[in-house]
Amino acid sequence: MINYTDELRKHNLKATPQRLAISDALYINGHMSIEVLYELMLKKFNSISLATIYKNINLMMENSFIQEVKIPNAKSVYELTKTAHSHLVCDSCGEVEDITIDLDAIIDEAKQISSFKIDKASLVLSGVCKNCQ
Amino acid sequence: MINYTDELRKHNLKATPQRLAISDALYINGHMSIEVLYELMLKKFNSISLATIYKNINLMMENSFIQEVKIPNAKSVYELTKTAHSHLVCDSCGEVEDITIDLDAIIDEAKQISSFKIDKASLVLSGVCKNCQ
DNA sequence: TATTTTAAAGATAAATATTATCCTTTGATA
DNA sequence: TATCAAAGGATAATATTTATCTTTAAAATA
Ligand SMILES: [Mn+2]
Ligand SMILES: [Mn+2]
Ligand SMILES: [Zn+2]
Ligand SMILES: [Zn+2]
Repeated sequence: MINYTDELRKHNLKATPQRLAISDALYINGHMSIEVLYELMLKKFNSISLATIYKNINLMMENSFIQEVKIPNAKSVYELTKTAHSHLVCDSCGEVEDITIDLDAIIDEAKQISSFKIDKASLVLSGVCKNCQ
Repeated sequence: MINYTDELRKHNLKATPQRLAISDALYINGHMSIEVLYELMLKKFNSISLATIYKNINLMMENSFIQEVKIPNAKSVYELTKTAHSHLVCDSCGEVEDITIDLDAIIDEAKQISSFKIDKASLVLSGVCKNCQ
């Protein structure tokens, strides 16, 4: 169990017990939706407000402490910010897994065939996970 | 202006004036959000219900007549289903543009380094469009 | 073409999801 | 320890999406 006090402060976020618990939950579970996170936090803080979850998720995103991952045909999930990576999603069970693939070639190609100045690539691969096959 | 009557029927959708107008709007504008589509449809049908927009978007998605495109930090947009392609999004003006890039190599790599059975890839590239540079 | 059937439209209520507000509590700093 | 800005909790307000019910109309068919 990592102590996220310093990490939160680096992102200009006060290290409250609620935020430490959210950080910890994301560290342990990897990717979580708002509702799942809320349910989990309720077990730790029996009177935590859903508004606290939303306010923190929004603030943490603004400060780049966490990131949103938008998934086809499913609710968004959130994760602690880490080095750029892509995602694998299981259409059967909804499991979201990290995968690191070098997208530089793709980005270069896109730069050549378009007139955009490109600086970010978001890739989500869908399929069936090991467990559901 | 294309007549989408047959195309709608192929997807088991009755060709109502509202649906023809939605199809036409998507054909002309490429990618549209729910609210923008609703505003536009109101000009054509001054009493169209927002529920009609939602019901049609949902039904058209179920029948694969249209597709949803989830965009980082923005609302989803919808487009007529066409051959698989990726998207470019302008962080400045929100413009969404199609771009065709071969993702087979990426998908193959993902198959090798993961245990997923992968069948779909969704790529969104973010940056600044020509106009906003 | 007239009739019948069934799905879709419109109006609107209901349900969900998200944000704002207000007051109390607390983390950070000195 | 005292101060203060920020965060939490409770809850109201908005926003978004879906459900329900009645009317209308598209499509099938006689
Ligand atoms: Mn991830
Ligand atoms: Mn497109
Ligand atoms: Zn699975
Ligand atoms: Zn632009």
